Amino acid sequence: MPVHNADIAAIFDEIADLLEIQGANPFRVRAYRNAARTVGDFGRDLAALVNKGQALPKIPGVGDDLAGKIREIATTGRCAALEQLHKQLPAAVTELLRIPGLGPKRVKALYDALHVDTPEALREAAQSGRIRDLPGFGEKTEAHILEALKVRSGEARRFKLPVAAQYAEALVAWLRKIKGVKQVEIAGSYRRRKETVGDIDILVAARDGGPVMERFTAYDEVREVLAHGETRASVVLRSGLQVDLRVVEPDSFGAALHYFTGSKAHNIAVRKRAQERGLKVNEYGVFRGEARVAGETEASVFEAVELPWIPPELREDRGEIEWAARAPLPRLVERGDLRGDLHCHSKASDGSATLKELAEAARARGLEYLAITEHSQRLTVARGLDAERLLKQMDEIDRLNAGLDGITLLKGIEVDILEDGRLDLPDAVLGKLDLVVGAVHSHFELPPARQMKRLMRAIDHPHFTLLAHPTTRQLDKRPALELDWLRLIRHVRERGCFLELDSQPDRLDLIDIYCRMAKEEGVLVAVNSDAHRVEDFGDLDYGIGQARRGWLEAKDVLNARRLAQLRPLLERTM
DNA sequence: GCCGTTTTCGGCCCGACTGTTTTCAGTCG
Repeated sequence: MPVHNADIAAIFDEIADLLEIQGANPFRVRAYRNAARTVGDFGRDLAALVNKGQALPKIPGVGDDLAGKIREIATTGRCAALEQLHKQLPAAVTELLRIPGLGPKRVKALYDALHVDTPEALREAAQSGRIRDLPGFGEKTEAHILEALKVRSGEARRFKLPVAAQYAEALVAWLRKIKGVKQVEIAGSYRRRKETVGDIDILVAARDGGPVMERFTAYDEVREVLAHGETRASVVLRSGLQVDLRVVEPDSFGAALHYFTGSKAHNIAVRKRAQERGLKVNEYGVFRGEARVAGETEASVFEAVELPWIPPELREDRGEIEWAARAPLPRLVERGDLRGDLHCHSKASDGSATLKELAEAARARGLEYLAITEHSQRLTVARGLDAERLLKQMDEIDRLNAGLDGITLLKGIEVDILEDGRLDLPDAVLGKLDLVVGAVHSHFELPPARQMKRLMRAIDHPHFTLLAHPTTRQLDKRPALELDWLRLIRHVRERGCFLELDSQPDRLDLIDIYCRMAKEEGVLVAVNSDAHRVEDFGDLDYGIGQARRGWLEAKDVLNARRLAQLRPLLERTM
């Protein structure tokens, strides 16, 4: 069984859980959690490096001990330290930590006193009224546990950005109308443009929090009020989306916005940096002793810790603080930087618009060029084009371009990469196109080595231009392909090709960490809509969010170039 | 368990809300 970074991260997280339940040194627990996060985010397959006999790269938060455990897990798939812990505590107790309201202390108390080690045993104990008598527990806690067990199945889901946006933007508009409200912002992972969000964090600036809290908890989509204090409240909407609201004084808005935007790891790093300077950062401001030295704006908070303002998309503690401390941060790509779109579908395959409608919609969105890239013949469900239909479409594009003003259609194809790495149309036809977008739409389960060979061969094709939705992942549906991404990205560079970032909110593929890897390796990324309807060009906003999370600047983005600069790049010379 | 322009030991981020408590521990974000 191959060991993935996610597997190593899961083991470290489980060790952290078990240690926490045991009441171990909290900083030791944190060390495992930090390492789990860093390893899980790490772009290169650590087990593959180890098994090839290569040295582990330096990973922040991973010292000699954890590096040894990574090597052990990579080579054996097991971790003796974890197995040792399992001898002391059953593995299933960590499941209890996922139940809202239960933390390590209560889980330990339940296990020690009642031998509760599974959610089922917990339910049984609660139903028979044995929990209420434990020290520190009571009737309400027992009732909450039963309630939490009831909703637990299935509802701890994450929401994709456009779905979350619908609920959040409506609620924000409603909050803005409350008298005395100065400012409302959505913070949290939504503001960081993470591909999915677990909840929505809303921040309100107002002198008096009372009326805001009342209006918020009375919002007609609220199904349940989880907490309701003076300055803070949590609700669950009918959709199942949890919304946390926080009200602060206008003077503290910047500090609170920073605090609630996160990420948690970023905040910890910033507060640590403040501490090193004799400062304290909290959601009310930056303090030197009792005196507040910053907090009205986010920029003032960063300035107080001697940093420039860091865009929310970078705030993941993936090196942005160290970078910002010594050099200017990248000027991240913006939607307005995009000059064109290199991936869309018309009625000819599985889209719903005509070429002309697509062209006009793209132009209305400020684009100068649009590549038409239908599916190829193998994808029969999408009415993929064979050579004959494609040649006809190319003629149609020529005729259309003659009459179009302000936008140019490019001739392309989203050609299937077949199981063996060949492309699904004859070379002679592919050679006539402006660009060839290659994509995997089948055989996702090939062994990694064969999958790799398949993609390398496709990229080797002399007409290949751009690898579409490279990992093929679909949120909630299909995992990313398991590949040696560094090697693949270098191959793409050697062949003079490019990678796509597909902006569909279900895909957002290329993933942020590989965007950054592509940038570091000098491979340009095309942020494309993969539009099937004219409205889909709006998805480019989501693609830009992901590109920004991947540190991309306009210069790193293929379709941020004007058509005249793009054309020579599409000519394969290798 | 990690880490070092206060280095190899002694630190390690901060506050609100809830429930079970008479002053605070546990959980959460």
